Amino acid sequence: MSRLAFDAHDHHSCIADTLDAAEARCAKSGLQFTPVRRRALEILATEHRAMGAYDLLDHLRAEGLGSQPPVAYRALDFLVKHGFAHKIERLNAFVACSHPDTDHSPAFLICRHCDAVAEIRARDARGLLTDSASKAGFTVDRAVIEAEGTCPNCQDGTEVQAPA
Amino acid sequence: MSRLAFDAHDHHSCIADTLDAAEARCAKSGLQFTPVRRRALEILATEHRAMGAYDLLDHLRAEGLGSQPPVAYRALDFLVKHGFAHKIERLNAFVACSHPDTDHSPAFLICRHCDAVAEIRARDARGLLTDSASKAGFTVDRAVIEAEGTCPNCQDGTEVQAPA
DNA sequence: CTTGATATGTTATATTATCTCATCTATCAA
DNA sequence: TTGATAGATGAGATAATATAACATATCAAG
Repeated sequence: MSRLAFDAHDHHSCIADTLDAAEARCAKSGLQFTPVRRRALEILATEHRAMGAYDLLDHLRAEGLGSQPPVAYRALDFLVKHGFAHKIERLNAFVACSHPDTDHSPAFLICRHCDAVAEIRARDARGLLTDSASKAGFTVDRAVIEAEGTCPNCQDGTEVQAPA
Repeated sequence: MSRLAFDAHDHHSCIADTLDAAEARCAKSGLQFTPVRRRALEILATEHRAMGAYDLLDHLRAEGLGSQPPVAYRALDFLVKHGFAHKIERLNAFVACSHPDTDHSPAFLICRHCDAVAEIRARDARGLLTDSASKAGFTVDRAVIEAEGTCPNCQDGTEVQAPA
């Protein structure tokens, strides 16, 4: 398994939780959790990193789940729209949501060395942003908060390089 | 003049200030403020909105300052690298910096209705982000902070639509 | 003058994202 | 059961954004 989020964790149950939560919420909200959508989320959760739409498409294509870009983009649109995945604007890439069960204002830590992406909660930072925006008369619908830097695993001299 | 930042202001001196500041800092730091770079910044400052690289290229091309994408991207790389302009990741677009004289951690307010983009200072929000990142052992080099929403001029019923 | 560093010109191509139109499927009302 | 509707998928084409690669030019330092 390559490029986990920063901390070691039980990745099997992490994937299962993500899918279960999505399944449950789709059932509850009358959303169609179709095979492509389900598999797209499963791939994102399994890879546990930011994937480009075409990366995802490669996986889907290999499994006969669609071969053209719109297939991937539609699945991603669905996942992002309903909060099962997020888009990392800085990377033009997508990650499975780490907190699928809750309403949340996500922020991301992007490691420049190993490409790992971790999702953190940004409630306070978003609050400040919303406050200073509202002083300017601006209403915030969505906040993109992404930090680029160095993750704990790459702090040491022996920095992990992204695979070729 | 279309799509200013939210507040009315003396746009002439705003452009002049931007160019003067850039010129001064280039002189001081031994950077080459070449015609393409200067004109690129002037265009960004004049338009006073987020422009795509190809938008900028159209302007440059019309003036005989280069006709191929790398010309625009190189100029933008230079401007962004030295803080004279910023990239809005959410839009894959670029704006002239509004605070060229100071070191700053910028955040952006992006209006969904009229496409105006305002730059605000994000020192506090960035601070919070850096704090919570460092608790995770993550070192922040750069923070992308962009809010999407509705600007004061578009709050009223008669919302300004982006030009066709 | 020549060397090295930086900048520009140009062609081609890579990467990311959307449009369009046809078809299919699920749901629901009549 | 049928038909209507909305949502989802398939497939081809193309748009929009960004970079690679290589040649040439410019300029300051030695």
